[in-house]
Amino acid sequence: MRKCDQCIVRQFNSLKSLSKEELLGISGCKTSKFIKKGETIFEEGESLHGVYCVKDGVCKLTKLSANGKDQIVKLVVKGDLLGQRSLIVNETVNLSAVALSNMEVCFIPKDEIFLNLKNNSNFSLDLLKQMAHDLKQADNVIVNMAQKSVKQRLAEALMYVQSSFGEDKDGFLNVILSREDYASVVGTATESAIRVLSQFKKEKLITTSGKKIKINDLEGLKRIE
Amino acid sequence: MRKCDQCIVRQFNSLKSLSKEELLGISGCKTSKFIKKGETIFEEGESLHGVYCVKDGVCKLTKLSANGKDQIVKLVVKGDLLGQRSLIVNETVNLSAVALSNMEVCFIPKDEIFLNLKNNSNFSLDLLKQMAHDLKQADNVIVNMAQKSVKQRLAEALMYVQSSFGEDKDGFLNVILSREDYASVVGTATESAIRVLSQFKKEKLITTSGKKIKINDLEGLKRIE
DNA sequence: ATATAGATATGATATTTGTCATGTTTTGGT
DNA sequence: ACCAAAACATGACAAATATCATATCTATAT
Repeated sequence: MRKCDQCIVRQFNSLKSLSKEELLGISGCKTSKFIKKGETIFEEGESLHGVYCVKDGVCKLTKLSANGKDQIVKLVVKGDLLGQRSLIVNETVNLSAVALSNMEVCFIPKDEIFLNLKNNSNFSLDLLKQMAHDLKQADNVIVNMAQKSVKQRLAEALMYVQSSFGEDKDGFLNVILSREDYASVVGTATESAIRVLSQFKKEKLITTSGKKIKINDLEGLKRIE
Repeated sequence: MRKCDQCIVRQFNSLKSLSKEELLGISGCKTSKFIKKGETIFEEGESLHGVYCVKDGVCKLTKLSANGKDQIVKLVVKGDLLGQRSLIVNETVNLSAVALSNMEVCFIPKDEIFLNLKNNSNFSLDLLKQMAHDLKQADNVIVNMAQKSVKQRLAEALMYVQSSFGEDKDGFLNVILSREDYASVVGTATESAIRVLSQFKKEKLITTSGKKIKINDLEGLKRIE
């Protein structure tokens, strides 16, 4: 089992504020877990007994709406923490987490987190900052959902995936989402998402190869009205 | 100038975790401010040098979208803190705050907040909890925006106003929003909001008197598809 | 008390988006 | 390599929502 203080991933989340000793405490009680693409890490309504630190891979956070459709609220990158929100307010989890690729995560038990929260004010300030950042993002998503067209939202979703996860050597987006997933990010019907992507293809804004998507004309996507 | 430790409003926000001494510190440096209905407390992009504690009145938090329309992201009640998010991440403010009624607010300077954040872990844990709660709400709003119809969202907006702000002796909602404001909460055109409200009236779900709205059939509103 | 700007209301119509049907392509398991 | 089972694609149509035009109401300042 690798030690947390040697883990690069830690740089990207609030755990970076912990001291060497505190990290040793976490190393001692964390458990590593491999999750296959498509598997569920936790489900809406479950109670969590700790947080997950994403060491590798990508997952989606979704919520089931009353109409029976899943909405993707956020995509989670390598280095992010999962479940911190519900842990802090001591509630069942509000969103489900489903792996979009094979993942490796570390589970850190609740008590260990709260211990550090009490004793290390830098850690809690950092968590606070992370949460504040997430809240800002969420507010911005609300505005986009409410005010922008499906076409605009889908263009932004593509750009978001590009900037968050990058592209491979051939220029295709590193994270592969199904059309249904794109629809679920944008909040539209799968057929509508497919249609818009087809239109983007016709307009040479993107190229596709199977499920893979390449952005050809970033500026064109930005101009979408 | 009233002392903070005698202020009832404090019970409703994170300031409740502060000690008597810490509250005295705040009393010493806070400034009271009266804001008239329609006035702006702060505007998107401004940098804040403290937080506002809402002692009385109601305001809306809005963000201007690229299409030129304002989106109401949140309504703020008596007892809420304003500007805590931007203060913590040290960014310019992401949303504008505009009074929907005459208001009384207390301004607490940044340094005072950070002092308490450093020294009182209960206070920072409490802020963290508040932020976590706001984030959950925001995520839920995203799902509603993406998955529900204008009719459903407007019905929910009415119920939200009722539960957050209550009703007067005649049963009318205590907070009076214009049709344009309702449209801006729901993320639709003003005419659409008006039409849906008219339909609710025809279906006897609500009654209106000028700008005032009374909910007649809460169950009926819940059933809207 | 009255004028008037702003808010509310409603019709007609255009546009966007959803739904259902159906065919084609891709993917993953043997 | 082959065969389901998904996923993708597209047409036809329906429903929801936006836009534009215009009329009526209402709150507020003089």
